[in-house]
Amino acid sequence: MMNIDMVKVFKALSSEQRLNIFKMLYEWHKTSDGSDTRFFDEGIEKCFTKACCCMSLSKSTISHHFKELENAGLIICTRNGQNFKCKINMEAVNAIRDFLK
Amino acid sequence: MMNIDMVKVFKALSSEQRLNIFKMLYEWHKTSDGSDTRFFDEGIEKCFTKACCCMSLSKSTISHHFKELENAGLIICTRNGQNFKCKINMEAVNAIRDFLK
DNA sequence: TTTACTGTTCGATATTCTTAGAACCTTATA
DNA sequence: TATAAGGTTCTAAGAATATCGAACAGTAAA
Repeated sequence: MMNIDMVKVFKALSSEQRLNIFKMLYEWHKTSDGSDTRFFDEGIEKCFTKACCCMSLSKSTISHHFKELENAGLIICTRNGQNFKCKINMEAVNAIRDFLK
Repeated sequence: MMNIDMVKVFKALSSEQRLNIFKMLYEWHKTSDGSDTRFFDEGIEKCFTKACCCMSLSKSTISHHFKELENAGLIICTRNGQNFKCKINMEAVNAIRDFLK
């Protein structure tokens, strides 16, 4: 259980590009029914590559944006060699929901 | 019914100071039971003055922050002479809730 | 009418953010 | 081993933000 800083969370979502990345991940997260092969305990596979494909930004910029989302606690990324996986951290999502209770 | 831009909304909440202002207003909003004399249809009275009192920022800066929150659609302000009132716009709050459905 | 109170607007400065490209590292493939 | 693929880190430039103080405008009070 990590401690969620709301300023960081909102800041992470306050850029159009990062919001797009988050939305993409969140949609995948929501449509997951547990049987989807894109999903694993550790997260969605190849999301960095996918983000690079559908956004016209350099990979260094996209890497930076993933880190910002990660740093805010909105996503959790795991890196294993060429294996970049990432998943939504529901703790942060719930922190926003609670904030607006 | 206004159209809510999520990037603007998150950007408005992404500054510590603005988030404090919003939290203050939102708490008042939540604790309102309809009989509280601080509340009116048009909003909470004297919130600019109150914000000035409890935040160590210049009034020009605070004015700017209110405008940002207003521009994002998070709050609705009415100005009548010396009467500055302001209230939470639940449309924007619900837009965030829907975003995280 | 003179003075105080409430806010807004303008101009300036310092800081933060977004972004790209180059160099780099690690792992996979030919 | 040489090359490609997937990401990261560093550096630098331009854009956007946050902030203040001063000047201002409208309203209320003395």
